[in-house]
Amino acid sequence: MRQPPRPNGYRDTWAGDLRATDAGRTVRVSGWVHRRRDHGGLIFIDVRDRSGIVQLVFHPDLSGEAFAAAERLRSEYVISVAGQVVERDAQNKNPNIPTGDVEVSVTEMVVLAEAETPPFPVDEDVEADEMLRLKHRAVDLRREPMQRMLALRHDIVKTMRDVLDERDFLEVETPILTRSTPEGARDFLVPSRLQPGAWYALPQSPQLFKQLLMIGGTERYFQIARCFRDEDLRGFRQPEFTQLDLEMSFVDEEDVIATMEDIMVAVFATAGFDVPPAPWPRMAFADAMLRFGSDKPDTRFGMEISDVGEQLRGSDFKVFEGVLGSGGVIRAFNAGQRELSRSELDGLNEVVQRHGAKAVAPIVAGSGDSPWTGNLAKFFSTEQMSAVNDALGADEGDLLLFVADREAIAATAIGALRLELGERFGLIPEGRHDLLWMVDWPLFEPTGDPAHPWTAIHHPFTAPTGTDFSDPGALGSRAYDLVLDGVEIGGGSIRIHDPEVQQQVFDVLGMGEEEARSRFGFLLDALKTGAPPHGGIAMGIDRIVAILMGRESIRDVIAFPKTASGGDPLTGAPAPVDERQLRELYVKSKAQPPAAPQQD
RNA sequence: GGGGGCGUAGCUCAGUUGGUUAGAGCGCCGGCCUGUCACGCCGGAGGUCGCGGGUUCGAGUCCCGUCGCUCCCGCCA
Repeated sequence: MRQPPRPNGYRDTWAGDLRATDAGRTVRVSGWVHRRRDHGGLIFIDVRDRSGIVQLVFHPDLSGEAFAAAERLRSEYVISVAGQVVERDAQNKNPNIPTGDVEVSVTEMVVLAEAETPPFPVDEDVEADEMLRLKHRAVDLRREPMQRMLALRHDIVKTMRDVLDERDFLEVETPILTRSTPEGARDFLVPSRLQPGAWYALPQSPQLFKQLLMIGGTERYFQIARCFRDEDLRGFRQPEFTQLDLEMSFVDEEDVIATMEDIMVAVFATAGFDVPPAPWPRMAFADAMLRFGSDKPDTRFGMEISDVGEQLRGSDFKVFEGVLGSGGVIRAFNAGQRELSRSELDGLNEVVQRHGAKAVAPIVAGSGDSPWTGNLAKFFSTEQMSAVNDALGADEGDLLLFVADREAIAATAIGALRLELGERFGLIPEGRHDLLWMVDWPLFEPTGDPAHPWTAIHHPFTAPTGTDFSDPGALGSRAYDLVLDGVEIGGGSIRIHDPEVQQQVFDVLGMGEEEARSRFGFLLDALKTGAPPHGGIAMGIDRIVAILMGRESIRDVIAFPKTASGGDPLTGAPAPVDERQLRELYVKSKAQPPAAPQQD
């Protein structure tokens, strides 16, 4: 918005761009009535367009007509005014706004639209209920933070496009109406009218299409891709979301990671977001699960977790012995000099219980002959306690927190506890941002279901690090995730380009040749036509913008988001449809659920 | 699917142990006001306390159900 608008009957100047150097100009501006200050014999109106706000002043002796009309103005009326830019007297300047040195002395005004009293004030710092804001999104979007969000989102996407364009990536669109592949998340389905009983699915990602583009010789593809997943929502999860999706041929992990680092460095620079210089550190999955209890570790603060099972093996404490005896683990971290009340300690139990663990064992480090204080000390030898203190770097008075359970549970439960306390103790330094690549993922993880004992950790098209499929659990994957401040903002992998390897993966997943053919035959066929080695990555644009703006929900950075129950308060979607529509689609209508009492 | 929090005026909220006619600020409406910029002053209107049921002499307050919003677990290859 640096160029002035093309002059027309509505305006020739952006309201927010007027400065003292414009004094004397006759201008025409249009916008919304932001605020009115009616002094009886003199009326001030702040008019707002996307560029900002400028003060209009209506003198009765300058134009009685405009003055009379200005008396009737109300908040959010849409007006167009003509007048002279006047530099204000020194004592009347407003240093709080960029246009505060001037005002427009109005000689002519047209009311383009009247407005009902807005449901909430169009102020920067409004704290209106989110439901209300979503219902009246057109009003909400007028607020300056929302305008800033839309602009930042635009700038970020433009930066991504610019960097990729310089590197000969082609932006290609892939289908929104596609085939259901019931791996992974639940699909949104769309009934076919032309083929009764058949259904399209909305894509969870353009994964298979971008691989086909590589086999098709596109070499370098990207897309700002809308993706759909019919799963429960969260602050950082919406049923439809936007990814920067890209794929490259004849590359390995280092090529994809380096490309993405170049893109993201440019993105962070665009947003003025201060991050450590690339290349960013790598962390192995196993390392992250042990030290941080998470596959998206927040490394901005310490309190790292240690395994203390070996130090404590053979104690008289039945709880720990039972866990160790059944192959479980004991994990602990040093929370430092903290005194927690009984009820605060109970609160910690709630945190780990959410993740399936039974309890936290809190211990306060002592000194000398009494390495631990409290009633658990009697179960352990001095050597055991000292060894744990050494492992945790414990000084006298430090609070040590232990969780013992099956490894998967203990790791994530104590990881959640670490995060909770890190936040509660204010350990995350203001302004610090950490980026890291999660690497060395396993290819499969056990499901516990004998019918389908393995599931792909990333997705079934991720290339394995080895060729021996006899022990699927031992295979690594050529996958990588980018983690920013403890949030997964993107992930990708080198893909399988050998049809036989692809079939081996399907076999491990319990998908026989016949089933694989019927579901992914088009991919297997294409792989047999000469597939280049290829790989790629997808970045969550909503999450990136949210973190860059310091928001805790991606709803804040999506123009028209959905609520936690998947509804859109603006349009009322999802909504019932006519019987006739259902008949056309050969969808059998069901009785509507009983009408719920409406809230309003 | 499970668990926690919230729901009072247009908005943001207060409302004591269950007790008379449910309050405040902002906004809105009317009046006054020629240098304000969160203008000021005076006056006024505005409530199905989300909805339904129960306990009670009496419910915004307690209980049950329900709807909505929200956070977490499950889920999200």
